[in-house]
Amino acid sequence: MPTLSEVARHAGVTPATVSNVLRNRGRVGETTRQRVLEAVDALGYRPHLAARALAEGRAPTLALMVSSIANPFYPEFALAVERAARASGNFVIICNTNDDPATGRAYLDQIAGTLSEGVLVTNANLHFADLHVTESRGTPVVLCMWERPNEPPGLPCVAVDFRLAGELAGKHLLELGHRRIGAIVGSKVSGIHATRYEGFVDALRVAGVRKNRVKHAADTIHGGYTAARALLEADPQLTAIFATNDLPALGAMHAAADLGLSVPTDLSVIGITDIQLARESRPALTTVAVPTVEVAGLAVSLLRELIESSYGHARRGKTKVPMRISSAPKLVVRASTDVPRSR
Amino acid sequence: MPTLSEVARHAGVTPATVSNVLRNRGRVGETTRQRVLEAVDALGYRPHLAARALAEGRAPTLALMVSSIANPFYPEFALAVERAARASGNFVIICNTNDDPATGRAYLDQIAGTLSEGVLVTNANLHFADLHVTESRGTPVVLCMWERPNEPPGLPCVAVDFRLAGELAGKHLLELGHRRIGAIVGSKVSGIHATRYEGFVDALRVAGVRKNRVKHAADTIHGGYTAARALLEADPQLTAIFATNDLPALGAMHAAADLGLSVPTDLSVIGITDIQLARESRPALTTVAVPTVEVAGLAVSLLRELIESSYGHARRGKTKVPMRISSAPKLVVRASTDVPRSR
DNA sequence: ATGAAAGCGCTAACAG
DNA sequence: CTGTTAGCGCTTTCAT
Repeated sequence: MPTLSEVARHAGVTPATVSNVLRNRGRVGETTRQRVLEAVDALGYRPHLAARALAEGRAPTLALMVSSIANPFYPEFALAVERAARASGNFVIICNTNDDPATGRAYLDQIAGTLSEGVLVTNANLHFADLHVTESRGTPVVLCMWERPNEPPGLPCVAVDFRLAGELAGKHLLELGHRRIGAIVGSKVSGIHATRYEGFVDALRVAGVRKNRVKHAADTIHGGYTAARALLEADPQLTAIFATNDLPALGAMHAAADLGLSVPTDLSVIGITDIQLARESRPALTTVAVPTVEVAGLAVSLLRELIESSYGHARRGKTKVPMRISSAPKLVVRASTDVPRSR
Repeated sequence: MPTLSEVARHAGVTPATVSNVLRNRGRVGETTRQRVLEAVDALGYRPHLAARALAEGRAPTLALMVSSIANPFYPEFALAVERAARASGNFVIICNTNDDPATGRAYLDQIAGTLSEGVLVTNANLHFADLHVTESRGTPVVLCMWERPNEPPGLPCVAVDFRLAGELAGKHLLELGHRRIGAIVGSKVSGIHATRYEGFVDALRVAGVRKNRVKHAADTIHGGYTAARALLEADPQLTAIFATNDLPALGAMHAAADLGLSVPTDLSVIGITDIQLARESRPALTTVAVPTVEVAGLAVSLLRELIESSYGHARRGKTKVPMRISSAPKLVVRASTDVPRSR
């Protein structure tokens, strides 16, 4: 691969001039400018990103921490992140923590500040302490989907009002006339879906519906399947099921099918997020959509701001921890919910 | 972030010595060794990956080109690639080409050799010419899922016998007694699924089944849905549908449902690949499994070999283009296929 | 066994 | 406008 100095030699100038031309740093004569440009593509020169980053004192990528890219929500988010990152000149490295804090820490230790100039964190089951460490070493961190806008996490974040999401789901079911509703709380491990469930419960309370059955489950189709079966067996009178995420909601639909219940006639099902599969399931899943693309954009731009303001240092001056709030989740009515069948 | 020389100063030695300690390059006294190690964790030193790569004359990551990480097969593959890459000391950058050759080229131009020391290519709709360019510039490229072991692509690759996959699918349907079978060929754009279809047709021919209906479609659930409807409307007597990929097969199941046909009683459906969704659909999809994890491992190790042998140069010496062959695809019978209902 | 020095490819003052 | 110089953080001969 040709280097800057080779190009310089070829054009009969110095490396500095070539660099100036390439970065449009003005102060370059038009004729040399041309000569340099010719040399550049005569040799097929391409800047060495790692070298450039080193010279500029920054790292060449952004890191995206996810628990597992195989969980269908993350690819969609990752795609949005990659687009936003690329628009601002960064490449992104995907770090699968596999829900293991130690793996997450290993990633952070290795790449934060050396390969990545910033870290984006989704629900990857990381210890906050580890995140604070990398932040204190000067690499900005932003949490991508903080669930409680009213309780800042002490780390820069973009917040999504997930309590509202739960509430909207609950209201939708109530408005259809459901009174006997089961709930599946996904994310058994992290407990992070609690807020969504609270919103749902609030909606019921306001409507004067006292009690509902809850079941915790893994945040997977299978987890939802198992939980839904348990729920339905414990109370065959249930007319609707709310799940804190689309995957378990999809599982609930499968469970219904296996129990001979048809959705939405015999059972309504609603989820949260609006992943692609929600649109593609049969029947299509009613859900509360989270603005994924917007969140990714906000996260990347917040991260870039922190990087450019060398947040790590500013932080010591007691700067407030920044938080961006995404637009509100929105109900998307599809085919999995309907009025309860009178029985 | 502390640097090597700071550690050196702290330990009262020179950077060279620290480097030697860290890389176990022998020739270091035990006492200094200890002192260095202490300094390292007193300061919390971590090597600067970009700087190290630069000094070593290599790039710090591997690039994985995919058309879109949102297509459910890729995340699974990406996860496997990441694991293999990490095991051999690399991080991976995901490059979504969005099926646009220009985007792919832009990625290759920017990162090949400067940020990535090797490139892994899935069906990302890249021009081979572009790949040859990056290869000729010294960055090894390997194709991850070459479909025709007997027709080497002129680029290093790991091949999967997809013709056989199609054949196995066809045979399975035939053995169940199906004679009137529709086929959906996904990947309309790249035409890359032709081989799979050929295998299927071969199986029919051998069995003396002359004709079958084919429909081309996008490699998506929706594409399969549309194609299946068209197929079923054109020939309501069809008792089975073969799709060249799981996603369209899943779509075919939806189509069947919407037409009031139950799977597998009224219609059998089979796909190829065995993505996670195939296990999670209702009914679970019968499919021909491709050894994804194995392929990812082979691809990464082949790529590493090429990198270490500086393949780019060797190549000029007319070296044979290497190809690895994965183990054979295997039929996985689930619930979407059965004997045809006599009607 | 350790140190000195050069250099990876690039950028960024500062001179001229 | 262009060149000179230094240096990013690390590795790697080559001396000592």
